[in-house]
Amino acid sequence: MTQNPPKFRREPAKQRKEALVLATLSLIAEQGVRGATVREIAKRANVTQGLIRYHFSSKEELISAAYSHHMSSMTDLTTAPSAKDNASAKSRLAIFVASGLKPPVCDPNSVSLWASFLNKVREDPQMQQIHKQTYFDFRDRLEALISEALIEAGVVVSPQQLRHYAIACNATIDGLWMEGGALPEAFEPGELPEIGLRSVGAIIGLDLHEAGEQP
Amino acid sequence: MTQNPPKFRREPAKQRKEALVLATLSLIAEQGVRGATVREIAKRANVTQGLIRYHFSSKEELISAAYSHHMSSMTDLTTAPSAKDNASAKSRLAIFVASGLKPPVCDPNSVSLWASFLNKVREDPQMQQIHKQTYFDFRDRLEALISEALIEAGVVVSPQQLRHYAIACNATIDGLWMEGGALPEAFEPGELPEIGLRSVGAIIGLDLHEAGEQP
DNA sequence: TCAGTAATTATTCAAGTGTATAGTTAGAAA
DNA sequence: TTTCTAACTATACACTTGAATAATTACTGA
Repeated sequence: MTQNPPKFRREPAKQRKEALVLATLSLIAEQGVRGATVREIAKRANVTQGLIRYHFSSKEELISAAYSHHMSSMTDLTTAPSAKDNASAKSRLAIFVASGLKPPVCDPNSVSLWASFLNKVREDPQMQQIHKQTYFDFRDRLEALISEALIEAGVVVSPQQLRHYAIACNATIDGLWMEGGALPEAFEPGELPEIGLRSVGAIIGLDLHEAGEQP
Repeated sequence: MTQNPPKFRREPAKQRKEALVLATLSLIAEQGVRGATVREIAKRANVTQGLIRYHFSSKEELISAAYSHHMSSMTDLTTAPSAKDNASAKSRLAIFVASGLKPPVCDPNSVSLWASFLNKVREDPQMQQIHKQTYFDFRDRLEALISEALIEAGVVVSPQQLRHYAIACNATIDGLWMEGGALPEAFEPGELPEIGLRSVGAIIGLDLHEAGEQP
């Protein structure tokens, strides 16, 4: 008696959901939101279309999950390299800034993904929530690094001032990141991290340029 | 013999095209790209759907025209207030920066419109062309103002340095603009122009703060 | 080994989309 | 007035989309 091979494989919900999220992300990155249809996502995940509705109550929910995943991943990729405890605060800040302005964080695919999602933020409250949360999460980490670097340098600033620094530096990084991703050929390699270090340094009054050139 | 009233009015192509573009923009601003269907646009412009295809060879072409219109409009709104010839270069730069960071330029609708379009930039070469053109147009104007302000202050910088300044200041303005539009409740009124002036000033080494408080 | 159930497939539906095309009409020109 | 054409309407087509539903199947655990 030959038992015919299984027609599909059952996966735990958590794993399958993540697989679907990853398929969604790669699809959006390649073809934009427009290309990320339920059918196409299912095909890429080697699954039939009905399964998506089984795991996510609607397509919007899947998109939200993908958005959340992508933003966390970018924040992590920017934060991780600066988490070496032995380095000075200034050097950690410099690494943070530079990491956000070179691949894989600063990259056409990433920016394109982000732009695709930004669209839906206005329509969908859940997306708005994720947007707000990831924005403040990123900015708070940056503010903490700035604060440590200033203390280390013996500079005293008011909380208000610190907040303004964080907003400004965040904007500068975001702006450079976005432009680097949306118009890659307009900048030479290494140019954006360099500009980022100089600008953030100028804004908060510290020279980050020396500290930022890490392998 | 009563002659029944005309069923529609003929407009010159140019006017009708602009009306369609404006209908498209208001629709996208309200409901996002997804809501801007051919039928809905036609309805808003008090026209039947077929007319769109008559004036624009495809929907994409209409979208491109709307994108171009919106970006030019934003650049103009940022540039115009700084064009008073009698003011000093520094003051004109300050006004430029501040104008871009308050309404109507810095505004949820504007940002949302921009984000909607950014999506299509990657897919459509024509959109990419418009993106590139409007980006450089804005940045070049900013670079010119920076250059004049530095010369006025007796500061000499290399072309390379000037280019870096323009990229950095542009990124800072864009970043603040975007965040102010995407998360309006996160900033107090007047906070963004103030942060913008301080940051741009810090980056290029001039004190713009004094010069930027215009009515 | 044999339910039981959660994961998965298979199929259908109703609504909406951009596009095409043929016919109609306003309004200038002769 | 009549003619002519660019602007406009009306209608239908071909296709895609997200969602719903019912039927199957892989795996767990008793």
